[in-house]
Amino acid sequence: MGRAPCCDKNGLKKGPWTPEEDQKLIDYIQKHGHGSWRTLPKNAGLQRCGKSCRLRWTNYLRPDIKRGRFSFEEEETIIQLHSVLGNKWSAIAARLPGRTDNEIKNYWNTHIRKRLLRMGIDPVTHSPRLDLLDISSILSSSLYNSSQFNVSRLLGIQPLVNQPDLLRLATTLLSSQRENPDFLIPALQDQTQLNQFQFQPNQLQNQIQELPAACTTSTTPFSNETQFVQANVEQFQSNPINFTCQNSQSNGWEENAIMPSNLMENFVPVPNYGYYSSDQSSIIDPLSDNSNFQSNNSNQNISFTSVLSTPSSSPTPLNSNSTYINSSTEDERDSYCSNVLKFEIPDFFDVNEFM
DNA sequence: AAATGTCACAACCGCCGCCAA
DNA sequence: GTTGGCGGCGGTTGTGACATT
Repeated sequence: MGRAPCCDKNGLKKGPWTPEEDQKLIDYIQKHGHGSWRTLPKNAGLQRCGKSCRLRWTNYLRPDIKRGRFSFEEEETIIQLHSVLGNKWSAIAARLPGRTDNEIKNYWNTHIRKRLLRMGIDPVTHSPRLDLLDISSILSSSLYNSSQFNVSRLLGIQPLVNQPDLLRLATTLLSSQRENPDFLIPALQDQTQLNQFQFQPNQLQNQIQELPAACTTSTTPFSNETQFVQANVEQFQSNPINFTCQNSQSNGWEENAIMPSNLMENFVPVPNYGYYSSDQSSIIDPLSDNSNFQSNNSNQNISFTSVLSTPSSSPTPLNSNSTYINSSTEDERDSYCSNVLKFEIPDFFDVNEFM
C-alpha cells in the first residue's frame, strides 16, 4: 500500500513565516540538509508542513537567491525563454541563476505581462493581438472619418507594427483567405508560421527605421534606410515565405552600435520575433549556449533577432554587472513603440474590397 | 489626515508525475 | 497492477506597502 500520510495538517501553522521560524529552518538545513521534507518540520521543531518548509526555503531562504530588481538582461531573457517554454517557470528559473520560479512568475505577471498587453502583444503567444485587430472597424473609421487616423487610440493599444504594414498584412491575409479559405485559421493556429509570416518583416522594418536615427553608431549602417526598408518590404510582399533581406550592406551596425541610454531605457525587448532565422529553416534555440541570435549569414540574410532584440546578442553573463539601465520605468520602456501609429491610408489600398 | 485604489510579492492551493509499498 | 504519498510545478490569493484622491 501507499506510504503513511506525510503530516497531520491539523495544528500546523500557516501564513507568513516569523524570523524565528526562518532561523530554525536555516539552521536545520545548514546542519543536516533538507533531506526528506516530510520529516524536516518535526526534526527542526517547526509547526509547518514539509511543503511549506520547502517553499520557504526554495523561494526565500536559500543562500544563493539573488534579491532585488530584475535587470534588463534578465527581463529580456525571461521573455525570450517564455516565448519558447511558455509558463514553465522552473525551466526559466533554471536559466536565471539566483532567481526562483516563483519570483520570475510574479515578475512576469506583475510587470512583463502587463507591458506586453499594453503594447498589443499577446503575452501567451508573443504575437500581435490580432483578436484586437477588428479590421472592419478600422476600415469603417477610415471611410467615414478620415484617411488619417490613429489606430492605437482606436484599439487602446500600442502595437509594434505600424499601420501601413498592418494594412499590408491585413491585405495579404485577407486576399490569401479569399484565395484559400483554409489558409488563415491554420496559420493563426500555427505559432511558428504566424511569427514568421505575419510579423517579423514588419518588426524588422520598424526597428530598422527607428534604430539608425536613435543610435550613435560607429559606422553609418545604411546609406539609404528608406531604400533598404522599401526593398525588403516589397520583397516580403512578393514572397513572404522566402523573405530575406536583400540589402548588400552588412548589418554590422548592430554589432558595433552603442545603444544610447535614452533608447535603451525605452527599448522593450520583444525577442520572440527573432527566434526564427530568416531562411526559416530553423528555430534558433535560445537554450543553446551556442545561439547568439545574431546573423552570421554570409549572404546577408538578416537575423531578425539581432535587429529586433538588440541586447540579446550581448554575451554579457546574467550575473555580471548590467550594462543596461535597470531603473527605467515601464512607461519609458513602453514609449519606444508609442509614436509609430499615425499614418495615411496608402493609395494602393482599396478599402472597398473589404466592405 | 483619511479613504480608496493599486501594486508587489510571499504563501497557499490544487494538480500531476513518479515511485514506494 | 494498484494505491496513495511525496516532491514539484503553475495558478491564485491574501496582505502589507505605497500612491492617489
